[in-house]
Amino acid sequence: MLKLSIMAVELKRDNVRCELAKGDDLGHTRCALCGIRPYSFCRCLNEDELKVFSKISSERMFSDKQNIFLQQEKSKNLYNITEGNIKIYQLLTDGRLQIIGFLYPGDFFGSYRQGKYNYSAQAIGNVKVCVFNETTLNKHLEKNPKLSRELLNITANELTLAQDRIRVLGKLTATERMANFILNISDQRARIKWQDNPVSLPMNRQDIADYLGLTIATVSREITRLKTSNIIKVLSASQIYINDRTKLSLLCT
Amino acid sequence: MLKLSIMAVELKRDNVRCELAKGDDLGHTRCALCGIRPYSFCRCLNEDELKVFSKISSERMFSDKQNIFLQQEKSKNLYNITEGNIKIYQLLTDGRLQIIGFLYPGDFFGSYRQGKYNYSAQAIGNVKVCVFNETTLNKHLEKNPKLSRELLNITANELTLAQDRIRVLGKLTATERMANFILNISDQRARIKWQDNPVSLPMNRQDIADYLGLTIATVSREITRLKTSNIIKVLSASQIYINDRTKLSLLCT
DNA sequence: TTATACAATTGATTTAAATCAAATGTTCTA
DNA sequence: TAGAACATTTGATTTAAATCAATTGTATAA
Repeated sequence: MLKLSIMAVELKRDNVRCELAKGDDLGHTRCALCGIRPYSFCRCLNEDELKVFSKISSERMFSDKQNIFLQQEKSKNLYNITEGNIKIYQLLTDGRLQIIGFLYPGDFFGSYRQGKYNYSAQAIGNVKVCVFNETTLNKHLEKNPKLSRELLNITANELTLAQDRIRVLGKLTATERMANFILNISDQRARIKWQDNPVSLPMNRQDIADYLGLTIATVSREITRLKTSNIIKVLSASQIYINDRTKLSLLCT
Repeated sequence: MLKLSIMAVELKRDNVRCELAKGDDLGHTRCALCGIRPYSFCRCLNEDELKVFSKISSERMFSDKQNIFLQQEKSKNLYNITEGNIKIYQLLTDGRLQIIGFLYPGDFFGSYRQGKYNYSAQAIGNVKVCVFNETTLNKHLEKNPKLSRELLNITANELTLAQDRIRVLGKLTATERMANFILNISDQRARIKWQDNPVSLPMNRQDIADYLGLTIATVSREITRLKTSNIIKVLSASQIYINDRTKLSLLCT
């Protein structure tokens, strides 16, 4: 018991170190030239275009629970996360809420074409985003095939993830969903060069429930179950250490 | 009882008329120049490109339950449906199956970039598809911003639909899913200029269940419930007449 | 037409997850 | 440092949908 608690502190400190280091490590999502704009985008631009983009894209900050936009609003911007996490969600008329996705630094959200936003976006903790005006972006897309192609790749990746989520929500049990969720978060963190074990969950239990199509009670019970079977250690409510990745993978079918 | 049965015959005949007419009406998804290639694509091409596309794109036919490709396969083609319906699905290791989507004429599926297919695709009834080779298509995408943009629009639409399905599978009850499903099919048919009431369901109950994350028993019971409350008439297993669209909409939340 | 195979419906029962509610843990403020 | 406010866990019970199983309906072929 004591040993675990000491371990938790060590891991936590290690995690903090990693989280601090991550700022420096965000180069792969930020453009080396401008600092705030995403690299994948800037890579597609020539110098003149880059100048225009320096004008049309700007950085904005949001704090916990602040909405970046709402579903019914006329769409105006495409966003790229440079720091923090956001959740995108849809609200039903009776107040039920479905979280479509949790997004990480480097992820895009919003819209690049006229219409309404397809979901609402809300900050989880402090967030920095890079904003691209829809209209201006569109002018560039028409002329610049590299940029179109880049955005096409981004959208296609999102589609793959969405289709994966359809499988999870349509067929998996609560246990399987939870296992899948923890592994996904770990993989996601590895992808952006963050410490992938233990994983910190920036969202609360209600968010996890709304994401997995479950209730907080079930989410809590499933975490307890994984803990009891020694597959994970719960360092704190928001810090999960994966003890046995193989067993966790087996639970995802 | 007798009256309903006569009505059913009339509606059926009317439906057949409409289904026959649809063949002529497919112009909006087919290119006026080539007949088999999708219009939206060809609209983006100049004459030279169109010639190349005439070489790289070809029409293929599939019959009921034939697989067009499987999930684990190395991706080779992007497909466009010119006739019939297909289902795209993911298979779990233990045999559970989740249908990601039912596709209609005009819809695209498959892949346009190297990798593996993200789902399997199977014909529902007789199907004609227009095939685009991935590699060749990619060469054009790099040069032709209109084409990239068109494919971007197509992919973005698919993403919107997928995110909608996440909401349905995550939060809606069986009744709501069923109501949503029938309305969606009706809207989808309207979109491609087919008769939107009654709607014919090309897929069987098992497919509907695997699409909605339910079982055939539940699907059947929900249909019976909608029938009993006079919201729909069940003309045959695969022919649903929407009696009260307003009530059906209200059930979708 | 009748037999056969298959698809869909319906009934009885079970079960996984929801709901309701209390207890425990954590964080923030005065 | 207490205590208020909130988040999480856990327990007891209910419920929506699954499961299991039988029946009915609908095509297809002999």
